[in-house]
Amino acid sequence: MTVLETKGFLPHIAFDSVIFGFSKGKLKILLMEYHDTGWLALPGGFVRKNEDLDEAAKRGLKERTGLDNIYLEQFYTFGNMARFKPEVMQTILEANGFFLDPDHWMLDRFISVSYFALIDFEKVILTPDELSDSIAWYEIENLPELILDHNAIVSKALQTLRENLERKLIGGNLLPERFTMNELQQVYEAIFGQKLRRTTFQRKMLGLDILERHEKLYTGKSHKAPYLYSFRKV
Amino acid sequence: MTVLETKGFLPHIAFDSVIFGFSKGKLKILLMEYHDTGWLALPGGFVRKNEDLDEAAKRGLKERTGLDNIYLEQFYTFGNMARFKPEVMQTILEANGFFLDPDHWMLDRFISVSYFALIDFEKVILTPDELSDSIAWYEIENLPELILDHNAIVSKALQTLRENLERKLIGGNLLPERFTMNELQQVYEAIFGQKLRRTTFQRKMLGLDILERHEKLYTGKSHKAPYLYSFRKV
DNA sequence: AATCTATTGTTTCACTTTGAGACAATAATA
DNA sequence: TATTATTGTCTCAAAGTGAAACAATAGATT
Repeated sequence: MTVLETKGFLPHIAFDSVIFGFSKGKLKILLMEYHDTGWLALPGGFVRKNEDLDEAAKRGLKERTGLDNIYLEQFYTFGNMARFKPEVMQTILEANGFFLDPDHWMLDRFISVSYFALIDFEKVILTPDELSDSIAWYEIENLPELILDHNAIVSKALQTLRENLERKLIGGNLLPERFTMNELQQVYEAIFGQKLRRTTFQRKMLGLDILERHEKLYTGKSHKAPYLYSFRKV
Repeated sequence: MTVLETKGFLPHIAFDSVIFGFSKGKLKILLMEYHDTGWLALPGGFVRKNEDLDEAAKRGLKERTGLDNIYLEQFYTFGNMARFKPEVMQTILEANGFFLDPDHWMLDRFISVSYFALIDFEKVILTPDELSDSIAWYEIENLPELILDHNAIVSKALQTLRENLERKLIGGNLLPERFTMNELQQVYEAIFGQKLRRTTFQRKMLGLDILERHEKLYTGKSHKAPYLYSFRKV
């Protein structure tokens, strides 16, 4: 068991990732389900002693999704005492057959440096970690209860995403390289949780001068075919 | 020496605060100067083992400025390996007559959870810590070189402040309870680093419906007296 | 008391952006 | 050829913004 064998991690410091994906018109995030307990949690991990904090988060993302070169943004560090519940980690570990000293570093207090990632849903190859039965997508608008303060972490991630979406124009990271205007609009609608006006959205997006127009997409449907767009490379 | 006597801190975790004040038309921050070395750094500290992360930052702020109930916002956590330079802390400590084991927790790697604060310049009572000669105001537009990555921390703080200023309407925290429209405009100009149009600024601010108008301020100058305003309490 | 100066609060007007809808284009079907 | 569903563009009114003009006024000057 890698996590328990290795002593090369910084104590007290963890990271958690809110990994957003978009599929079938819905915004979703990845959650891990731990063995037996049925508990759900954000994917996360620890920081190696000689590793940049950001590198640790990238490594964790790579391990769970197989993806490199992802849009990843650190948004908050959670450090309340209320999140210190050693019995939670202890239960998770015991369900996997690990019985630790009460003063083992993994049972001590942690602060969580939290990141959110925006990924292309289709490109992910999901891989659970050693303590989990599964890793799977959950709709953001219908999330189950998560361990510790992970629900609060998701809320803050979504809030930050909403605040940054139009300023940083990062919505395209949830779509494939090429997409229709309607798909892009659906991403925005899923993130903001409300319908947007089609013509206004199109005018605004085209006016930003960040999209490149490509060939039309013929889907076989009996109506005008939409153009495909991509975000202009800087 | 409190810091060295106490073992009750979390290792590897520090906080740093970019404390903004406004005076004579300039945006300023507080910097500590360490004994002998002449090195300058952001005020900061460590987190007690049974203390909320945010509480630690508030405590640090209180210790240096005497102020409670301050606008304080966590904006980023710095955790690169590049910021791990034990010889810096060692030099600072030795200049104060402390000679530590190389494996002392204060000489180990730290990540810095960083906050910025907005305070009323006039209300501050400055108090250096045990390792510092002085704590003093420095103009943001003419900052000296700071230790480690503290210049980068200030940059990110200022960037976050600029991004949040109009959305969160927090500029008033840099002024006394009551202020003139011109003073508020000067705060905005200092933060954005550019002149704003007087009439547009006034119209926008009044249109936001967040200001309460009070009596006029007669300064003795020979021109129309401006109204005093305060931010409407929620 | 009348005039002057500096600054403030408000209004005006052109210009731009936005909300809401109309209209024209078109890919496949009937 | 007409129909349907959807897309891309245009129109027009409403709202917001930049730039400047105008009016008010506290104290100084005459």
